Amino acid sequence: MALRVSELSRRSGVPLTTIKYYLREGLLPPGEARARNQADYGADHLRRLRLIRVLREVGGLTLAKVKAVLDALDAPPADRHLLLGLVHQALAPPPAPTASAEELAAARSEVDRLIARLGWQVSPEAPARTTLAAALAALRALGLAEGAEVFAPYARTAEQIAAFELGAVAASAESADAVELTVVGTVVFEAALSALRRLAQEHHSALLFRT
Amino acid sequence: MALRVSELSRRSGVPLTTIKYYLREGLLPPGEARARNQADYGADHLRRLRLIRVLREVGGLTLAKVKAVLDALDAPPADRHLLLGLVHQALAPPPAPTASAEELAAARSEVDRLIARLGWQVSPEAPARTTLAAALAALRALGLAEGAEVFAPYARTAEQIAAFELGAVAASAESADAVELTVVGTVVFEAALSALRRLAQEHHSALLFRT
DNA sequence: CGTAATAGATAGTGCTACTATCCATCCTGT
DNA sequence: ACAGGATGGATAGTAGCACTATCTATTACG
Repeated sequence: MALRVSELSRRSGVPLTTIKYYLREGLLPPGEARARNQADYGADHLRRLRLIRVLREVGGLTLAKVKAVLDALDAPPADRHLLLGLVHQALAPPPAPTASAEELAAARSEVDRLIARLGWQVSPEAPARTTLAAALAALRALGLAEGAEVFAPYARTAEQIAAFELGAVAASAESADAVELTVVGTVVFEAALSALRRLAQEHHSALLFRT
Repeated sequence: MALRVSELSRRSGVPLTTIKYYLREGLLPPGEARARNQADYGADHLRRLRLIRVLREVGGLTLAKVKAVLDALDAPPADRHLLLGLVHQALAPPPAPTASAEELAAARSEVDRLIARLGWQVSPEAPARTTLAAALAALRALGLAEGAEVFAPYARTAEQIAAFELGAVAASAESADAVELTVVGTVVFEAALSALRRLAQEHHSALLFRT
């Protein structure tokens, strides 16, 4: 399966100039050079392009994050636990210094205590700790929450989902698919879960508030 | 509590020029004019500013979406079910025509069937339907899923969360707080849930894959 | 052998969310 | 009373992102 760039563009639906841009940015590996102005691309290029598009448009990632994720994919640490850590690192939102440093630090230590209370084994550097602390600080600033215990119900359901998901990943073969499933799953199922949450909210809202 | 704009800036941590910008964009209502170049701002302005910042930096919303959400807040439909619909509408991601139209349509009707099977009462125009369909189409394009049944476990946990959340909203007083809780809750707890999911994933990953 | 495609390079575009300046007021402290 | 500084209003500029357009020197292909 040797594709020219125009074929690649047609099949993926990605404009040719955009493919060139992705090549420049190192998101897409170069094709096999046949001559100074001719190169062959393969099925892996097509797949990679689709992956980029999914991460961008379904996952809403910036190209920088897509690149970080792909880099983690290309240098698989052979240990799935490390891979997941890398992916989470790559997906971490850039820190936004909204709340004052003290409020954030207080929220952070409360989040840390919550995680300890849940008995979760999580690296102290996990970026999600900071994300959660920012959420807590925001709720506090608006007077909509006191402490980290507001998150307890969410933590329980998150644990259910994660247990299910990690089971699925463990069940999948030790193939490249498992690696991709880790990446795509983290991103796409997050979007799916958010959508499902909204749908379920609307359902329960109808039950409660609709005459 | 009458604040000058410089005080507002100092207390909220938002630069003065940015406050002016928000005023121009209609995100922040103008203060009470005292003279041609003097106006008083109140506690509500401070709160509104904090709200904008939280939606932007914790929720990751664009200013356009923040405005849409605030507009929904300012014109409360008196019916909480309608309000939630408005907020969901405002938060809907702009449609990205990634997948081919047929694939998307197929995914969409499968999603619709899933929702019907779950017995959820959801408006046919709910934007989350489209979001979920896009996620399914993406998984299909990458060969990582067959049908909408992959979402079933997520749907169950989403329903748990939503039931809890709507219960909390119903329990809160019929005050302005309840309205804000609807808005902020939708956005901030989504971020929190994502963070908790990642933390739980890391925990279970450690249990499964860590020697 | 002429037309079309390609690789590689440079520059430009549209959008978002600010940020910087300017100016004509107007308040405040002395 | 008046200098100095803040304020409202307006205009223009900036930085980052994700492309998009154009140009040139090849090279493939019918």
